[in-house]
Amino acid sequence: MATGSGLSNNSDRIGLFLHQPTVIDSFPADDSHRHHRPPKLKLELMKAATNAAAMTPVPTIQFPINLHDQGSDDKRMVEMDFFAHKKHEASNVSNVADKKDLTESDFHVNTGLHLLTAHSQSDQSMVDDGISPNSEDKRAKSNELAVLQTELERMNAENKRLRDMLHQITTNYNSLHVHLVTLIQQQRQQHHPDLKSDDNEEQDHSNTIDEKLEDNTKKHTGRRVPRQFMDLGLAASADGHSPPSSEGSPGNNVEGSAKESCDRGRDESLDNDGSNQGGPNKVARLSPMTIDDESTEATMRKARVSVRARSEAPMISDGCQWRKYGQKMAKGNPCPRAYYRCTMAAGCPVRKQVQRCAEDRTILVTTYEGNHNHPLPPAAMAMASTTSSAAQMLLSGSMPSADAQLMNPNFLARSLLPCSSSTVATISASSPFPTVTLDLTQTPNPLNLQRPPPQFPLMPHIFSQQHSLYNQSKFSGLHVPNDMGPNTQLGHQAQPPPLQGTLADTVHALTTDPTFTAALAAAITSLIAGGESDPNSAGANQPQPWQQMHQQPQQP
DNA sequence: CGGGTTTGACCAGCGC
DNA sequence: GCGCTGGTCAAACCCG
Repeated sequence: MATGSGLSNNSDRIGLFLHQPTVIDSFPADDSHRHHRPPKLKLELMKAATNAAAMTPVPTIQFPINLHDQGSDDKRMVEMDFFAHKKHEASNVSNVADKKDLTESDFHVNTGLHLLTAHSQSDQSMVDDGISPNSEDKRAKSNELAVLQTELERMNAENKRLRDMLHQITTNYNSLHVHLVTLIQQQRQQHHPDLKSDDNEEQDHSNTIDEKLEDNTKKHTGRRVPRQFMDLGLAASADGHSPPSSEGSPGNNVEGSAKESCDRGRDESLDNDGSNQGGPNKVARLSPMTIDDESTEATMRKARVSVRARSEAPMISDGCQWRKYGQKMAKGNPCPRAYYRCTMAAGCPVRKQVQRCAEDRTILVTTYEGNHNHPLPPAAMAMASTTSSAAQMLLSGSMPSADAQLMNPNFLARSLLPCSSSTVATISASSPFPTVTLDLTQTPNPLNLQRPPPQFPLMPHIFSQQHSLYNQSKFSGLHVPNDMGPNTQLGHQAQPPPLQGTLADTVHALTTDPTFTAALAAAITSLIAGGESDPNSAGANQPQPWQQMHQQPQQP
């Protein structure tokens, strides 16, 4: 992409104090308790804090931004010049204090904290050496501490201000993006009213939008603004509804954009009620999803997430227990479709369908529907999080079909599977239910997916940990570990979907959640490993659907 | 005997 | 209204 060339320099540093999280917030926001503490105790606390801080890694602040929709360099980590910023800030502090030389290590985690601890250690050393500071020294130290505390508060305030600024920038960017897309869409419809959806065209169009947006951003701001999954702004405006102008854009169907091989078979296999034969009114059936709780629940039940994976295993092992309740021959596919219901809890509404791709039977298509209403073992939580998050991404924007068509599938893939640059996500607008298809078969080296990769790009150890936990529990304790808690229960009924926020917010929350990405890694790893890897998973000791499929008479 | 699978029947939605 | 298709049910069957 031409646009990325000028912006892809990772050495560019943004002098913005972005992305609050651990670095700044590691220092207690509420430091009121310090104000009333005796100095001695305060010093001890500071010393303890120093020790704790010394064990904290150097804070290279990074956050993922989705710079482009194409190419391998689309996801970059922008390093914030934390040191430069904080050192500048603290230099003032050091001038006020005792002109102590500051190195970058002094800004280890919490600049103010380290400055304080430097003094506290100094005080402590004086005490240890048997030197009794006189009252004047004490008073001076107290003054210094007060100054430093004031400075800390000022820094915290500035941090908050910068965060608000970032939020404002993000919001502006989002609205600008929506506006631009709307204009481009209108222009496109004027010039090519009968333009049919095409794979390359759709991607080129998205790229064009992105390029224009980047140019626009550069033009107006003079610097690069992180695109934190703003692409979904295409699908949702600030109030969570789609831009009106994007409605009724026939021919912009993302469906089928992923790839052509097996597309027919996939569509037929996933559009369960033969909706492919359907006409335009299928799309109309999807349109406006209103955000009321009732319909939300119903829609969540209907939202589907398909996972296409190349696997010889009869069924991907997702850690759940499934009971087969039916099998049908689907039209256009000689391989029967098996219907499974989650049996980990009575009344769990989750179901899944397993079917081989008609044109490439090495591809296994698993379609999940619904959300678990019970705790999950870690191994199952991985896939459940993936699918429910994907479903939520699809639904939380409350996008009508036209907006779904606007959504860049590659962006979605990258949002859901940030570790895989070759994964393709497809949103089916022609299906009676909104369906996200995560295509894991698109890889430069398909063999990599047939065997578990030696090291998965995203924290493969998570899976092994979960797998180990899962083996230990053997379903005895299905409680979700606390650290895997609500974030990985996204979409489960215990936590209502964040329908009130914008889709971009939802996606941001999902994709910046470390447990979410960890769960993704685990899900994909287990998926890739297939049924051959997890002897404890449900279905491993059962007659396998693929074997059963072959037992069925084949359609002529 | 309990839990899972198989399989024919039934129902609903949709197109013609 | 009829036929087609997807989805589900439930009785029969299988298996450890």
